[in-house]
Amino acid sequence: MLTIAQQKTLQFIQRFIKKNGYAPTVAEIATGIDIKSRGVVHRYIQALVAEGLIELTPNHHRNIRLIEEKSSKKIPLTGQLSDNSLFEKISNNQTIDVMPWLIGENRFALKVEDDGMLEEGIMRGDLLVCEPRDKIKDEDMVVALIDGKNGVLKRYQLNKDQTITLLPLYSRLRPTVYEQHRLEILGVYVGLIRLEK
Amino acid sequence: MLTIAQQKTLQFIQRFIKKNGYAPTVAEIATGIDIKSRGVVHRYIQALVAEGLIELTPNHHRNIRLIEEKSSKKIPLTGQLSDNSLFEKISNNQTIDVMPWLIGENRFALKVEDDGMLEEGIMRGDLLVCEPRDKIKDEDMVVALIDGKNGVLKRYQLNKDQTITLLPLYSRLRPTVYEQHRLEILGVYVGLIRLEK
DNA sequence: TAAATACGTTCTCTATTTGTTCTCTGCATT
DNA sequence: AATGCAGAGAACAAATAGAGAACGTATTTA
Repeated sequence: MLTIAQQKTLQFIQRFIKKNGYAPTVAEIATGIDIKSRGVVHRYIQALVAEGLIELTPNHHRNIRLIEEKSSKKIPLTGQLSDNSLFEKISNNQTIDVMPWLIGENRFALKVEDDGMLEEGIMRGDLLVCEPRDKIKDEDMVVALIDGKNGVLKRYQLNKDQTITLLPLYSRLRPTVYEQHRLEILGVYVGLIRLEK
Repeated sequence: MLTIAQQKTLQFIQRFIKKNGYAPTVAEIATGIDIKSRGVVHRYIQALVAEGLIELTPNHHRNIRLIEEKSSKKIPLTGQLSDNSLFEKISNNQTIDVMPWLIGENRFALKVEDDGMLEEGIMRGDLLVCEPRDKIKDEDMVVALIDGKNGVLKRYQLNKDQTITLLPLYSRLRPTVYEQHRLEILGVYVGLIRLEK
């Protein structure tokens, strides 16, 4: 069980490493969490080690390493995706734990609610992790909402006449062409999570 | 574990080689990272050699070579996985580009060569990214080699009598129990890559 | 080909940074 | 009164960063 100061320490370390690519020194942590004594910070670090959240390499500077599995984060679960029924937004602030490599700014997850994409290796119950993006490039895999109703994961392609072709990902299903106004691109596909039942 | 100065040195070397096609001299590195002593640079170079990031050919000028696998976004493709045919090692140093979040120390990829795990959502052609690990925990998803022949992706469980049960990942297939000596755990499952065809 | 220079390498020396350990002081809760 | 947390700050050994000299071998130049 972490104290508040220890949590602040951990968060600072995580942000620092994410930003700089290397770990902070004890002194940097101290100024970062607004404390003057390095000794105090060192105590917090020891607590984090005891909790298994970080590891230290002895006799090195900037020797803190994060234990990834422990500090896994959450992203919001915002909707249910389905090829043949209505897209449904989930509003109850549900979140899911994801592996650290799927974490990213503003990312969210959508739950697949039918087997409509089974041929493409996407099963009912899978969670699609997406990232909202301003400009979609050709060949991007996107989660698109058709007429505000049916959500699908397809490959995006902008045609010369400004219509959009949605291609199936892997299988030999037919591509479909849509007018731009019929589509809402919810986000770019980042990864797939298959939860244990 | 690299210090900041060592990281700067490595980055300079990488950029220099990318730009010029040949390695920098010690003096060029020195001015590049803004220090005056060649001896100091040489220490940093030795550290990079110790980390396996670069190699030196003795008695030559501009004698630094980058070890690619270590410093790029590639991981080696080391084998072909199959449920009903022989496991096959790939030895030709092939590498694959992977998303940054799949990169990790010593990780490697195995190609799935049949549809034996289709029920579990793993298709022929998928690449399984794995990480070798010393101690496997119960419930870990592992790539296991049975009798040195058949490779499978299963969930690991150590029984009280020291046998090992391999559980299917998601579907309702039967679990199988093995004596420890029949199994070789190639690595822990990290992620799945489905390449476009 | 011989001399001059460039280069990698080894060594010593100095200064600063950094992790770590200790002790001491408030302060709140029990 | 006792305990535990938060914090300050001193002290120390080791790690890190850097300068610079010296030397033998490559490479280039005259």
